[in-house]
Amino acid sequence: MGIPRLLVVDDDSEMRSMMTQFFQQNGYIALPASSESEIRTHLTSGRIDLILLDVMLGDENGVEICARLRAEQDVPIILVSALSADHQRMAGYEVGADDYIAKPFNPQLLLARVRAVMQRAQRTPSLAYRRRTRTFHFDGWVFDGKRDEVHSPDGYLVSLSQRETALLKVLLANPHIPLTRDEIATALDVTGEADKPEAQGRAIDMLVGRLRSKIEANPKEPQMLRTERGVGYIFTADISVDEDA
Amino acid sequence: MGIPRLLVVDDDSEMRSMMTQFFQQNGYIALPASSESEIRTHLTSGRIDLILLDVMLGDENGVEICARLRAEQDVPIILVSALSADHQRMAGYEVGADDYIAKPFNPQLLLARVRAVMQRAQRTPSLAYRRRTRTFHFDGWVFDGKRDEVHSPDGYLVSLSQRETALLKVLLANPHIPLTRDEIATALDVTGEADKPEAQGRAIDMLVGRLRSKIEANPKEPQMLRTERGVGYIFTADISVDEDA
DNA sequence: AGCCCAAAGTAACACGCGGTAACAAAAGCG
DNA sequence: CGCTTTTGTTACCGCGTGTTACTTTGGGCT
Repeated sequence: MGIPRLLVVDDDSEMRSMMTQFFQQNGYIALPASSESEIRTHLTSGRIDLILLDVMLGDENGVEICARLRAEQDVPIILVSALSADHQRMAGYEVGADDYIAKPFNPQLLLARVRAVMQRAQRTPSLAYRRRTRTFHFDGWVFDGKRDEVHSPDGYLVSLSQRETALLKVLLANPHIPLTRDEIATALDVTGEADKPEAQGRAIDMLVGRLRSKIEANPKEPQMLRTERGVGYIFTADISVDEDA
Repeated sequence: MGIPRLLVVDDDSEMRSMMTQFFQQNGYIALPASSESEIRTHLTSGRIDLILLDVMLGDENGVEICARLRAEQDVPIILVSALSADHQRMAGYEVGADDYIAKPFNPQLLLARVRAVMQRAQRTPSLAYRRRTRTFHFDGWVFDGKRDEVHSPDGYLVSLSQRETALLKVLLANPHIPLTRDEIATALDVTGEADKPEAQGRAIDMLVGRLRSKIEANPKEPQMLRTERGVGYIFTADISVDEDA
């Protein structure tokens, strides 16, 4: 596939050049754009592997642009927003963005996200936002994805709550990537697996703890669902995925 | 089939004429309408191939109109809404719309959607089509649709009440789609299977519980008629339909 | 080393949703 | 008209989930 080609869309020219430079230093080809028409020009004139799309684009709206693009094309899109806790975040996912990141962001985290989204897009070329049910295998565990339960390595059936299932899906979708609490909360709200409007406080910690108590052999010393102090949580395991139709 | 005939329903007269003109320029016959009664007049007085239905219709609600129409007719419906990320999006699908598009929309995209929906309607029977068919098979059960009874997988005859029958029909017409209580209530009131004016309180929960006790092997752990916490109910089963003339 | 403090674990509680039993009202039916 | 059947309402309870508060952990100080 060659060198990945990114399209960086932002109306602030300083931000735009900063980001393109950053990505080029990290081995990507990064092209700048500032409007929907420019995006379309790039899409028709050359290959684009991923679009980083700012939500606030002056008079244009990134979320709506994302929706339009997605209705026509299958190109992966990551929405970028300065508004951290706004409701457009949800709209972004509904509208088909593959991921969502808030400004200001940790550069390394952004890189990880870009890598993750592109890998995912390669594995499953279908529309990213369609709810896919797949079967995951990790460290001897088997997770159906359609049911709120996991099969343990020693053959027992462990039932999960809806929210625990949702969390597990988020983790399996982002293996080896540190996820902040905000990101987890956002993903949970958005995937439709859960319905709480705004996750606050220590809800995520509790959720993690409860999931650990179910799927970690020794919850006190978690092997898969580890915590990254000061950052969030990271899921480390050998994961394989069955696509079931 | 001749020239496709569309019905454009919107309460904003400017929007209405803009859309009808647009479609007529693109080779369609487009008729304007602004209320449920006007829709019905058109449906009875002449062929309509597709309805473009605005969600916000002043005091009327496009989603509910869609539900009512769908309970009676098989005409393809595309819901149009100005609210981009609202929850009615889901409600629209649940209620049986063939597609959903947000205002403001790309005209070319709208045309593409219209074409796609009409092709699909020609190829595959829509949800509403199922509603009119006679005999359903699901997970070994057989439901005649004309009678208030179901044949269990092991050959017993289980009799249902009118309301339970109505609920089962609604569920079978919307498999694998979460239905809110409101939507179920609306559908029950509307389909003529029942005639209660306003469903309130926990009537739907009771109804679901009673149906479960009759058709679920283990009502405590329902396999088919599952609940989606905070949302409503969802029917999951492999359903096939016999159509007896 | 020991100390300090912020971050994470977690027990206990609170709260809301959904299941359901029991009752009440309404509709059939003789 | 009473009796049965269906349908809706109320009340109670359990469970899932978020919050609070306390405890534990760990990393950076002197």
